[in-house]
Amino acid sequence: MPMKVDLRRVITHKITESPIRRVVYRMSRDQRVNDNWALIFAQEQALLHGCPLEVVLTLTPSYPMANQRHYSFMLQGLVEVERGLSELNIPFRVILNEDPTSAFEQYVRSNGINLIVSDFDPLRIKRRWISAINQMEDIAHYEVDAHNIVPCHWVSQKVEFGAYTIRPKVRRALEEFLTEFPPLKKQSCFDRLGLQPTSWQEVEAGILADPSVKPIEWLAPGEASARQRLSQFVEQKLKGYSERRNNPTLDAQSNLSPYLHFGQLSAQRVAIEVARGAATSPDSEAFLEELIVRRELSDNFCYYNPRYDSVEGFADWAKKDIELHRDDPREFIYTREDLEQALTHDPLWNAAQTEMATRGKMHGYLRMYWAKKILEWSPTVEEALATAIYLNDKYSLDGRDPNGYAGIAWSIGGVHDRAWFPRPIFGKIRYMSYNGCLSKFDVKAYIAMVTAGKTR
DNA sequence: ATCGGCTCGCGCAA
DNA sequence: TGCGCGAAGCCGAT
Repeated sequence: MPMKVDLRRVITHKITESPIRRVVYRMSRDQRVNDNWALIFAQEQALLHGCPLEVVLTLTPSYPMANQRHYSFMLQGLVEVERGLSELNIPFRVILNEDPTSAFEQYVRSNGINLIVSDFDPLRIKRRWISAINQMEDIAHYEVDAHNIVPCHWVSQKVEFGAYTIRPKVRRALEEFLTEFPPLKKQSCFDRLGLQPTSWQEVEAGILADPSVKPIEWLAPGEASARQRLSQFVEQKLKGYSERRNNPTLDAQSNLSPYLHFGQLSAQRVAIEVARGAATSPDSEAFLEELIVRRELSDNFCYYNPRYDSVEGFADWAKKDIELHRDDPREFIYTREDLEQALTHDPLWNAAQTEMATRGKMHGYLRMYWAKKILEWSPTVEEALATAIYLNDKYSLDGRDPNGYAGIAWSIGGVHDRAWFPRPIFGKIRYMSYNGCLSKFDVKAYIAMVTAGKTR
């Protein structure tokens, strides 16, 4: 029987000589039942060894910076995951523990599990989970990139310098990796495990999420809503996307990034639908460039550069310039609190910050302007970087994501960008100005939309 | 409205 | 070794 999952998508960390008794997919980055290569691979292994499969997800009650906005979106998605898995007779368990590594190990040990499938995530915290599992004795461990279309570890083995260096590698590989997903099978040997429904009330009660950042109302969580948004985007918004996407007064963006971040939607599914919905056009090209090349580049940046969220991770030429301009006078200096409260002299920046704080999302074009101004108005580049990451991780639904770290490093640290005409504070890091925004879109209209709570 | 200069370094052709 | 060119720019000249 041919394997369903391309083995180039799989990192084999450990194998065991012992017969496989029980298989677990530790779901983390890819919180969905459909279109999930890690789940497909785990089921394939279970069938191969004739043993049962279950899905386990660990939650940390006081995960750093996580608040009600994030937990609400995630937990509603997970309720749907459990329902979908139960239709396939696949048990789903949530382990709520302050120390997810030990709690997961204990669960594995006490239940005789000896094959673990992890989903791929380039961020440090997840790399530590992976190493911890690799320390366990007599366990088979596989890691599957279920998030990218072309697997991150396979497409490149080094830090890529820019989009232009990774683009040809990704494009060349797309033909082989952009395939339809095989269906999951209904599990027959689950009765040895039994389906125990999660008490979601208990989970919610056990989580100590910051209640000051409220859940958002305008985007419904979960796989089904994600698929609805996707069809709506392909049918209604793809046409004209390349012209309209950088104008924050238009409702031109896909708004799929929260779903992609929590893994409620697969980028591969998005690409399949976009390719199916329209012939190749500047619109689909522009969208797929963002969806595929830029996302693959962000994962590459974080995976091969563990300093992705500090100044040491910046481009070498930019680091030199930062030292050169460290003592440049700043015309405006704001504290983190000023910025968080959107209390600057710049009404456009305040509006962008307010949009993020209230709606959990900032328009893609303004994210760059927003981050660059934080550099311009902070006493040091280190503080600017920390503040930009703090605010994005706290308020954006798609915070704590490689895209966010790469985007901020692009804005503040020249990562994946080129040098430009030097100027104070920024050195040769690309500058963006209020006047530039004036010439590109109706700034007043955008501010009015945010004030009225009507941005999309 | 459009254009050129600004600037760095990778990747590839030679 | 030389050369082309790059996520979203800026600014001043024409």
